[in-house]
Amino acid sequence: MTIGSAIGSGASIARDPQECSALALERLRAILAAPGAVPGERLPTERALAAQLGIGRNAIRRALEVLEAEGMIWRKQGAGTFTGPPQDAQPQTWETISASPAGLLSLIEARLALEPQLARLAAKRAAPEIFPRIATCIARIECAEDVDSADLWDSALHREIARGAGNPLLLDLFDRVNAWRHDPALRRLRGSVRRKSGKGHAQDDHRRILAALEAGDGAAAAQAMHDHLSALHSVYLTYAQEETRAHEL
Amino acid sequence: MTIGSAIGSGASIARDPQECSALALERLRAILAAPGAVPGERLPTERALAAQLGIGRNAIRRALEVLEAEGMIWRKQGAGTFTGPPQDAQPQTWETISASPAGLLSLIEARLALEPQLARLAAKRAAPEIFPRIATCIARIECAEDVDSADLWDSALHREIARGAGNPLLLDLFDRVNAWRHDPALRRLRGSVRRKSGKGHAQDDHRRILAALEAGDGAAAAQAMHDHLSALHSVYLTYAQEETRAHEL
DNA sequence: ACGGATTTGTCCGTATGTATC
DNA sequence: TGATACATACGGACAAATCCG
Repeated sequence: MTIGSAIGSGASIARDPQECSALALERLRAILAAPGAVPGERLPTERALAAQLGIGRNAIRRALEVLEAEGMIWRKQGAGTFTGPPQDAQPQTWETISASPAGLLSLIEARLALEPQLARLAAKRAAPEIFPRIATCIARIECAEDVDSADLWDSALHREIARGAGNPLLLDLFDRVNAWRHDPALRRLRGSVRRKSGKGHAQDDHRRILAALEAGDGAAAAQAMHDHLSALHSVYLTYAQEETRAHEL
Repeated sequence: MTIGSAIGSGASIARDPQECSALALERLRAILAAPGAVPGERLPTERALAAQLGIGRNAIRRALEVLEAEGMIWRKQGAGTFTGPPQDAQPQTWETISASPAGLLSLIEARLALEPQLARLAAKRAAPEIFPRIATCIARIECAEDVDSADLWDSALHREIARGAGNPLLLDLFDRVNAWRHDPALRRLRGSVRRKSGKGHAQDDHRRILAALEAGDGAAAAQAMHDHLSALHSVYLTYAQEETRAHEL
């Protein structure tokens, strides 16, 4: 923009970016994570990969170096590049665990990592017009008769907070977590948890969060959100333990 | 896995359960966020949406109800469903801001929200074999001569921690953030920041994080990661302020 | 100013799949 | 294991409100 920056970042970089071996790394990870990849298999040659991904060979090499350090692959001069060792603990894909109690725990853990931070940011910079919207969500949860509707409004409440954080990237992360949350298999699991352990007082938690947001108290909002999700976490944890015990019989 | 879970998740799911209005909400959000959507425009009728999305009208209606409460749309009996009011503050898309200092700040803020939590979890449950791998990353950053390589190893270090958290969902979130981080436009911006403000002592931070992880001290790991990213944050913040001041001249 | 057509709002019957006995 | 009861989704029918000719 300014003259200084125009000089600084000169016309040199503007070329087709391709500059980053990070892209190569990302693509290679995708290849390794693909279901078709058996451990021990030989990858294409570096030159073939470079051609296939449309990336320079030294970018490929840098990325392979990282993957080797991670233990995802090993290379031998003259022989080739190989996957393995036998994928440590088979990097569980989401579809694998979504239907199990472990999936439930992973999800709530992810929310526990993310949402208190969102609440903290929202308390600091949210526009006041979100407060009545959140209140509406609480009210709708209250008077919802079917579970689907209640879940939808709960989800809307949490998203309103995420939006209030004012960071489009974080909102995108939240939406991703939220999409997992609505995975059909997980919904069923949550249903059976709900059946066995009653509703809990999530609504009190919601009101506490709203109060903290209105007060603009970031720490309190984060804490309230943490407590809210933590309660869910413990419910799911005891459920998961019961399940595994039942399986051990 | 076990017999119990096989019974639980039976062969029944294969049908199209269509149970969730959450799916409808997701799709409708996508429609509303699409670039072609001008504020005030009329959406298709509920029945048309139901047919288009392959979801029951009831589910559509529930989703529309949420969107109406959010202020994204408004409905009038007999008239139809309309977008607007004029999109409050035009929900900035990532492409819009990625090339600006604001994008840099959003990114570091997202990392600041996520990565300390990852470090905390990793300290508690990471397998010890990640420690030498992290040490390798630190060493490679040390002796990297070009920026691309250093960035790659830095990214690998942070990813190793994310992987150590042992939650596939959180790892996915991290990878998403990491992909943003390697956005070409952002890389250019970071380059000019680096040029103006020197390297900083990121390596000391890295070693502090590693020490906390090895000690299994979750709080310390989170704090160290927070400090590490916070330092970056302040660097970018002053840069962003300088930029805007330069623009004001 | 009137009336037909269209759209949201509301309700109910049916079918399906889940969980319990 | 088989049968019953329950919850939920879907689709159609009708009412109310609006738009347009």
